[in-house]
Amino acid sequence: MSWLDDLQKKLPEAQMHILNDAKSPSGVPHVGSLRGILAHDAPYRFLKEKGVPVKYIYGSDDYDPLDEIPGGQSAEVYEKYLGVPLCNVPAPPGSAHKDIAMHYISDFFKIFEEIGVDAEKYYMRDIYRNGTFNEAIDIVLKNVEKIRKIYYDVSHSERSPHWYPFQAVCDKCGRIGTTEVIDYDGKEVTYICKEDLVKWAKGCGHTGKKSPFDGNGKMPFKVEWASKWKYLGVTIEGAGSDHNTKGGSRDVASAICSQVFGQRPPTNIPYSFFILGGAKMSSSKGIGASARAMTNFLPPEILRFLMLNSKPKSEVNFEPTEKYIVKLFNDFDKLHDKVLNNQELEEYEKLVYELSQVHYKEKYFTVEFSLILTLVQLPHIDIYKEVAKRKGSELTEIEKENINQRIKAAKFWLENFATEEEKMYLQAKMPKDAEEKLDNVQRAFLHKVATYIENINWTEEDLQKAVFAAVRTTPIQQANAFTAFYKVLLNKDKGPKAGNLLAYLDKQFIIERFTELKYDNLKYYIESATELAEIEEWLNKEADKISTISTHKEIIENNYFLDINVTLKDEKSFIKRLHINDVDTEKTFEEIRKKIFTK
RNA sequence: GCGCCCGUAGCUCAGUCGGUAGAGCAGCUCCCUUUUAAGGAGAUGGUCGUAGGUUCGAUUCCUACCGGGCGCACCA
Repeated sequence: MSWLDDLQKKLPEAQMHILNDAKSPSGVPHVGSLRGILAHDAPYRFLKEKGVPVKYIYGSDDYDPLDEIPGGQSAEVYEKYLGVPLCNVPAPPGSAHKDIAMHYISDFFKIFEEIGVDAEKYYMRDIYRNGTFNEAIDIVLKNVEKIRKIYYDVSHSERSPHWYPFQAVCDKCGRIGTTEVIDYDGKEVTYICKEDLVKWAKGCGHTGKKSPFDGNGKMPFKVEWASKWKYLGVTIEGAGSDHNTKGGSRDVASAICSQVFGQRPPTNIPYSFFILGGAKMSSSKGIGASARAMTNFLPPEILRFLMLNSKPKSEVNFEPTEKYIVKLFNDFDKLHDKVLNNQELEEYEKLVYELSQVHYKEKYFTVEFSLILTLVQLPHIDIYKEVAKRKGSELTEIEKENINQRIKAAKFWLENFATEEEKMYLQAKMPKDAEEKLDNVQRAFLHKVATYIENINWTEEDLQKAVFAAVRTTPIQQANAFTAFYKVLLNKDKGPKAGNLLAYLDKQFIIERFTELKYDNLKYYIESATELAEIEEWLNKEADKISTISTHKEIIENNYFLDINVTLKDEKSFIKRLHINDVDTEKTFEEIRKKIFTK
């Protein structure tokens, strides 16, 4: 059982269900609008899948007045348009569109295509102008007392005694936000374009009389909302928590819908906001929180997954941290991999996965986002080749496209959200952390790598081999060796494949960096020595594979060490080290040698 | 003031119509090694915010309270 099943149960009988959502195109749409789009798209797809006749319509509320200077636009240019219907406000210079409403909404509608939302678009300017709302306007004007009472009863908001639920477009100045209707004779309204009706716009003072129909004006938001439900036949419409509060606009519209139009209000889908790093993303705060920025960042199926993986009523608390983003991709990939491997999905997993899909119908291989994030930061790396290697075969076009999207996401994240610490930087100087934390064995290991790579071909493969050879011939734990390796180069404990990393760096630089940290030779020998028993155990285990064994005696400041050099049949060499404290050292050496060679 | 959401393992969270709790990451123990932003195996870890109530049985339903987040109360 999902929230969608619950929703379906609540639906009234209808020949065709119509889902509606709308946006006022008064600025760059903020990312939160995507939640609304998908909160409607989910039931749309769900019902369609179940064979229920259903349509999803999405409106541009472009007959709303401009009520603030759009973010990023010049106040000088737009101040005089405050109060004017958005569809009559000119677009910013350079725009491909005539009016500002189209300017903003057209890119927003493009996003619909990108994230696979199949909604039928409509524009309020058309709805008003073509007379769809004429009947509603007449009813509303005649029921002014009833509506006034609803406003008061539901939201405790008192309208002036002259108030009518309608705003005419002023014949003189073209504003709609500043006019107050004072009379309706059944055919025409009398209005005054007031200077002080609202704080954000100034009317021209004109008094006029005109028909309220065919685009001559609009109903206020809450009344208009109810009219949409009635005259566009809306049966399902959600709303964000800003409208959904008790006594809020949704309640007012519902009351008008049922009491004035005699129609059951649509089934609600209450949804919460999409929050960025703990703060509501607002359109006025600019591009950073825009829907466009988010779609430029996340691949469409990830974005859908992000919005649909939780119930609509719970907030999505998006954080652009590495941990959060990587987990987001991984959570999606987990479902994706289950499908790829023909594993059974839980019912809700299946639902979420299907709702997240955009257009891929066939199976495709994908790689962890964290790997892409690493590879993107290494120049000269053929990411497609690396992915193909992991897949084990050539990449399909879909897979290449998928990787492209992930590369784009990784780059976007690195540019916009990554902290300096999260970025992988080649350290210009020896990191302090390396100086403080690396022990003598680790330092000695780095020196050894330096000698090993001095005279080899500077290729990924040879470098990789050389690093591992150095690991084996230093009595060191492999994990410690690699920690040292990444620490001096990147100031991190882990990193990309050693050979890859070295291959694109300068040899001289590497050698200097690896030999920069000095170490105490005696301490190195002492710290890297192991117990005889341990060595014996190891030799026993590898006995079948051993090709040759030799030993080397080392005396440092009266400390005796025995290096046991073992070469396996596959030509890998290992060095194990023994620290000998016995009184009769020479004798002990001989005994141990005998012991070892007899194996 | 009113409304909604959340409070579950160290961290981030699942737990979708009641049957004494799960995942990922981190930590721990081992294994693997020219696959180190890797893989594999295992153990550990929670009086499910608090207090009541309904029930044979509550993380789940109800009530109150505490703590956190968001929204509304003018306009959309």
